[in-house]
Amino acid sequence: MNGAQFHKVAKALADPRRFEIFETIAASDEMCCGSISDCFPVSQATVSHHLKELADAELIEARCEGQFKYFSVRREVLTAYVEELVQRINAKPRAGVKPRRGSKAGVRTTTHSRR
Amino acid sequence: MNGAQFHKVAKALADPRRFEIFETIAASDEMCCGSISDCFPVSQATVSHHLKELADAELIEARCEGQFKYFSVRREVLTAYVEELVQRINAKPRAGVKPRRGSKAGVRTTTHSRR
DNA sequence: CAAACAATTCTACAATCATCTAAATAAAGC
DNA sequence: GCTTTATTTAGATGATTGTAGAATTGTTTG
Repeated sequence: MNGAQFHKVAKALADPRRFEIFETIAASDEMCCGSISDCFPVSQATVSHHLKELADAELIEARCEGQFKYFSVRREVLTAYVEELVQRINAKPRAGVKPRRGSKAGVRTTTHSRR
Repeated sequence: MNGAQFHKVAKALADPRRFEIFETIAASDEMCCGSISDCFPVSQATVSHHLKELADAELIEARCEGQFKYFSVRREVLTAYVEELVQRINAKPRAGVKPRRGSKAGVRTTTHSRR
């Protein structure tokens, strides 16, 4: 999983409503936009927007069947995200870095400015 | 891990810069605010803000030593988050729900309004 | 074809948030 | 006590984003 996808997933999981939607799809086999929006006090347009974000992060995929679009969870993508997350953080630290014990570390009289 | 904490963690991990900061702390044993802000083109105040978010999510903790504050990763919290995430999503679905095959599912002539 | 239904796109708005500068708080050393 | 350094807080701003309503596209079925 590349860095861009990694951040898309993190972002997609960050909004409470969107995560609820994600959970709801996961609890069922597959669901269409309308039945999802029945579960929440938000408009169908909002649900559609969240579904797009989730699909963009590849956390869900869609199967078209006539006028319906059935969404389902891509569990392997969530698993890949989780594995990368744990690997990036829980990997053994190169211990003993603990800096700033006499290092002037640059003058920095004024604070930064770039964005 | 309760729901509020769960969402705080998800949110804390969602911002790219904040995640980089988190990764940087994880790569070292512990780091103080100043040496972290040396690694990124943002002001120390911004770093302090991100550290507060991470600490609020309990993803990091601080150890005070004189005028310095050393931050370190709470790996067990990240692990708890990951486990809950996987459990909430990857738990076996109660298969066969697939609704909307003739259900009128409420009239909903107008779209929703509550937030 | 026309009407009804499903989903998305467009546009707009309010809220959130990442970021900055400046000021305040706190500790160390002279 | 004063100065220097480390960090946090306060206030402001620009960007992002969650949301709704309207318009649009696409599909099914009288």
